[in-house]
Amino acid sequence: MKKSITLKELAKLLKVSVSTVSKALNDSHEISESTKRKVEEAAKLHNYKPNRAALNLKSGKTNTIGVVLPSIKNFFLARALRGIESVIANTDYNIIISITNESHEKEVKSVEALTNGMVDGLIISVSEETQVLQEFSHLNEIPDDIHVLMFDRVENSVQCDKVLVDDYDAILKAVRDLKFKGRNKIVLASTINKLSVGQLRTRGYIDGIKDQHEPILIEGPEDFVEVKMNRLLQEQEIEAIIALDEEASLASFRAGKKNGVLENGKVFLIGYAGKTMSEHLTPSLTTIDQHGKKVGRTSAKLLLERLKKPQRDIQQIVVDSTLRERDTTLKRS
Amino acid sequence: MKKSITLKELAKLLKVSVSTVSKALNDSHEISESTKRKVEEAAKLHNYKPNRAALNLKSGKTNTIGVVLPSIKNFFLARALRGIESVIANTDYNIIISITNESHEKEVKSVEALTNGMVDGLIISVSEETQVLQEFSHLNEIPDDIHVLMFDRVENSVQCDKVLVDDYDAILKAVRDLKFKGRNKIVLASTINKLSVGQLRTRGYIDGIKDQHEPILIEGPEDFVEVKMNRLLQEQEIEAIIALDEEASLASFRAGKKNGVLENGKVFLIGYAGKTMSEHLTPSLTTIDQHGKKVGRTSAKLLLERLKKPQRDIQQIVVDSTLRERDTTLKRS
DNA sequence: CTGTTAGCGCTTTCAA
DNA sequence: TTGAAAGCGCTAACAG
Repeated sequence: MKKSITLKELAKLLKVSVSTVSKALNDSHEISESTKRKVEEAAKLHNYKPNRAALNLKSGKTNTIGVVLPSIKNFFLARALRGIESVIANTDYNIIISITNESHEKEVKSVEALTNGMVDGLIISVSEETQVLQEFSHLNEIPDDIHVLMFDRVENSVQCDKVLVDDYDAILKAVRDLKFKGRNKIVLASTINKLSVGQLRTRGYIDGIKDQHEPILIEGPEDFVEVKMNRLLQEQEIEAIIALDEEASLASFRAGKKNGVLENGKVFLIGYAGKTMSEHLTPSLTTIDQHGKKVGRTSAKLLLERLKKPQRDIQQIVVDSTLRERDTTLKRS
Repeated sequence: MKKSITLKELAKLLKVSVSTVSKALNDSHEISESTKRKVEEAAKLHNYKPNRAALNLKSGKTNTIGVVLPSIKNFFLARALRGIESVIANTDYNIIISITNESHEKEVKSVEALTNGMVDGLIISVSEETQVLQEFSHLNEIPDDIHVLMFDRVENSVQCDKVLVDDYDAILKAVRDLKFKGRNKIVLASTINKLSVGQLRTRGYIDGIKDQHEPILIEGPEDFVEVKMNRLLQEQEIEAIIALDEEASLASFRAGKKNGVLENGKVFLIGYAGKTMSEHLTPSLTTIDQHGKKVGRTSAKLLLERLKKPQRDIQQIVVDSTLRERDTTLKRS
């Protein structure tokens, strides 16, 4: 690995002034072709790379967008990240990612680190802990000139652009779909009952089911959901399960298989999970596809637009999810 | 969101000099307690946050470690990332992540962006394209004072610390294990034949199998592996499959199920896949666990040590993988 | 066409 | 105990 070299050193080597070198490298019209060539050669030879910190300090811009995510195990967030990247890749912005692992403290640290001159804009989906604590001051303290966009797990009290998923409607539609298929006794499983999105989905279920029966909710950690679901399937004549996240989906799936009610279509199951996982389960899992990539792309585009036009009105975009029918909602003989 | 404020402005407000404010905020002994208090109050009130770019420029350090990964869909890399984070989280370093999506161009861009004054150190696993092109100049051009650590997909010609997985040995052991179980005719499936790690694993297979029969290799994209494997299972009496990556594992799994040879144990299958996926397949998949998290932790620790002692000799650490026996290597009636 | 200079926000001698 | 000034690497008026 070579040694890094500064403009000043380069200038000394070439026996010209720093500004000449700077201008030459920036292809300024006020520099002769011959010096430009000389400077460029020397720069290449010595592997000159402008110092980012200096550039940032000078310009007040960083040309970097920060992305703060609670997790990348979550397939939806992973896809959203790809969507964001695919858009940013076509710009001259860099992207830096920070994962909070659902920790509020890590989120605060990340946001502070990023917004103190590391990024021009921030795309964030908050951590579970942040939503539980309802503690958003770290977002409200972000300086004006750094633009923030929240997606998926958003918070109304924070004034910024937002990209959401139609959580309430998606589950409402799922319930209706099940009812249409003659499944009236439906149980809900969730490990994300502390998340805004989980609560919206649950509300969709409650509203959708209210004409049939009292809501049957199994909410808690994955193990808990599995145990409870197992018991429920033994004790009651459940006709369908809606699971609100991958963990609840898999827990429900295991419980269903254990009771042999999934293979024969006695109990239908609609869950949330990635494509690969859903298709490799036996029977394959019907899911609600939230179009993570589209959510990511939309978020990135929206932030980019705001970066261009800081004065624009705050926007909010909802991305619709769609039902992907697979074997767990298929009537068998 | 508030307005950001600089040291200078704060000084003006307090009618003291910039240096006094700076010292007070850094808790210097040469400032009186009373001014310290006043300054700190004002700083809090106006939500003062030191400008990172200025700090970096001044100190020549960034307190940030860059992590460049080819993908996060890959469960091993995702786990490695968590390992890295878990170590860095306990230091005062920040971490910024860049995903290259297996593209050489993106990798070059990322590395350049990061190493031009954004980070003090870099942890990288190179992209597939980079390994195919054998193009590593972007790594060799990184300035001396930025320390690099390669993990998993490493390149000998780059002088830096390295953390590897025992790819060759792991497969060699897997072959032996299968032979011990009486499975002699073994086929190898891989979608990563262009990666160094894939080639090492393949060599382990070839060396392990050489006393039994000519190697039977199915190498190519996921679809191709599935089709070929399907045909092979119909035409020959295969006793076991070793799949070198998640895609090949799933393709082999599908082909095996289609031929009904996995459920009855007629064909054994050892693959690479995450825990959740492996356990939810039916039958569940025996895998080689590469201990991604440990790889990540080891990498981060090693880099941190080098950051402390830049002069230390270059190190190379190998993390052993272990076989996780599940149903696809279980003898049935 | 080239050079001098000031300044981005901050820390840190050195002087007062 | 406080302040003035230099300088980190770079750009961009402004002079020459």
